[in-house]
Amino acid sequence: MSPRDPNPRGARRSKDDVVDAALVLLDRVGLPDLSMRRLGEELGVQPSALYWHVASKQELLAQVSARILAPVALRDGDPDDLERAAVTLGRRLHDRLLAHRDGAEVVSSSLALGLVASPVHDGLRTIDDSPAADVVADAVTHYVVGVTFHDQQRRAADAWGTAASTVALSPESAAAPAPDAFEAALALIARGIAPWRADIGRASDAAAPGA
Amino acid sequence: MSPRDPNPRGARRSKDDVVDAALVLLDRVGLPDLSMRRLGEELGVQPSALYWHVASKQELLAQVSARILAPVALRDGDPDDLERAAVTLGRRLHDRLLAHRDGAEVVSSSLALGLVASPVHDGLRTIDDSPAADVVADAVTHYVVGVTFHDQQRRAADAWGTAASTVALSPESAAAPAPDAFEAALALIARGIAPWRADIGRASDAAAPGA
DNA sequence: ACCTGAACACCGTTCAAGT
DNA sequence: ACCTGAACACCGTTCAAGT
Repeated sequence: MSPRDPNPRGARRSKDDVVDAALVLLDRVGLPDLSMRRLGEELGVQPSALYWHVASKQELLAQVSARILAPVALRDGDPDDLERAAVTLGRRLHDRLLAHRDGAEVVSSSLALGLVASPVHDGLRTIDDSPAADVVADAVTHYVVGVTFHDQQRRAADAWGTAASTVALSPESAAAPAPDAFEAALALIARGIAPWRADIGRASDAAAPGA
Repeated sequence: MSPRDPNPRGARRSKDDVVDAALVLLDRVGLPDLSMRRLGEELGVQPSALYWHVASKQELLAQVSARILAPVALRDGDPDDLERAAVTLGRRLHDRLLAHRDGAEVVSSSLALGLVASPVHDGLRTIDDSPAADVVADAVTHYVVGVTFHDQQRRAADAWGTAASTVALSPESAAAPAPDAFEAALALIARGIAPWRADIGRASDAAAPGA
C-alpha cells in the first residue's frame, strides 16, 4: 500500500518496467511533475538506479513516446492512396496523443530531437516514395501535434487557473477547433497537398531515380 | 566589463529592460540555459528582484514571445484575400521564429498557454470573419511552428552531438523540408483550406449571422 | 519603487561502493 | 546485473527587510 518499498525482496526492474511506470506516472501527475526522483520513489528505488536502465531522462521520454505512438502504424485494411492514408494516420495520431496526459508535448520533443520515428512519415513512405509523401507527412504531423499540444496545455492551464491574462479569452476558452473542424482541416490539408506531385524538393539527392 | 555589477549606481531597471535582456540572453545561451538566476546576474541584480517586474518565468517568456511576434502583423500593402494573406503571414512567422535561438519553442508554449495573441489568427480575422479564417490560421500556425521547432531542435542536437540514436539518420540529418518544399507546402495548405467556406464548425455559436 | 539576503522545496546526473 | 548513498551543480519562487 505504501509508496515506499513496494519491492521489499530482490525483485529487480527491467527497462520495460521503468518505461511502464513512467507512462503511468505521466498520466497521474503530468509532465511537469514527472521527475526522475518521483519515478524512483514510485518504483521503490533510488533515482540514481534509473540511470542503469536509461541514459537520460530524454531517452526515457523517447521510450514513452514510442509506446504512445506504436498503435498509429499503418495496418491491413487501411487505405492505400496517399490522401486517405494521411487522413487515417492523422486521426490515429490525434487519438493516441489525447490518450495520455501531456501526450502531445512528450511526443513533440522526442520527434523534434529525432529520438523516435514518426509513424506518419514511415507509413506514408510505404505508399509513395516520392518526396511528396514527406511533405504530406510533415503537414499532417505538425498540424495534429500542434493542435493537440495547444489543446492539452489550455486544458491544464484552465484547470489550474493560469488562464485569463494577456489575451482576452471567450468564456469557453476559445481553444481547439471543434471536432468537425479538426476533421475537415485534416482532410483539406491532405487533399491540398497529396495530389500535388510536381517537383516538390528537387533538393533531395538522386535517391530513387526510377520512382 | 565584468558581468557583476554593471549598474553600480542607483540605475534601476524597467520591465522593458528585463524583457530586452532576456531576449539577448536567449539568443546567446538558448532556452535550456535561460534561467532567472542567470538573467539576474546579467542585469546585476538578485534573481528575486526579477519578480518585482514579472509574475513568473512563464510571463517573462510570454513577453519575449510578444517581442518576437510583433513584426508578423498584417500591414499595408499585404494581400487582402484569405489564401494569399495566410501565405504572407506564415512566411513572416517562419522568418521571425528563425530570427531567435529556440524561437519556435518559446513562442509555441506561450501560444499554447494563451499568454500571447496569435498574429496569424488576428490578421486573418480582419480579412474574413467566418470560422474558416480560424481554421486556416490554425493550420498555417501549427505547420510553421512545428516545422521550425523541429528544425531548431535538430540543429541544436546536431551541434551538441545528441544525434544518432534510436532513429537512423541520413548524413545530412534529414531535418526540415528544403526551403522550396516549405514554401510549396505553405501555399498548398492555404490553397486547400482557404477556398472552402462550407459550414466548417457550426459548433461556433451564432456570432456573425450575416457574414 | 525597486532591490537584497536568505531560505524552501526542489531538480538531473555522476560515481564509488555494495550485493 | 542491479542498486545505494552521497554528492555536485543547479533550479523557480517567496518573503521579510532594507533604501
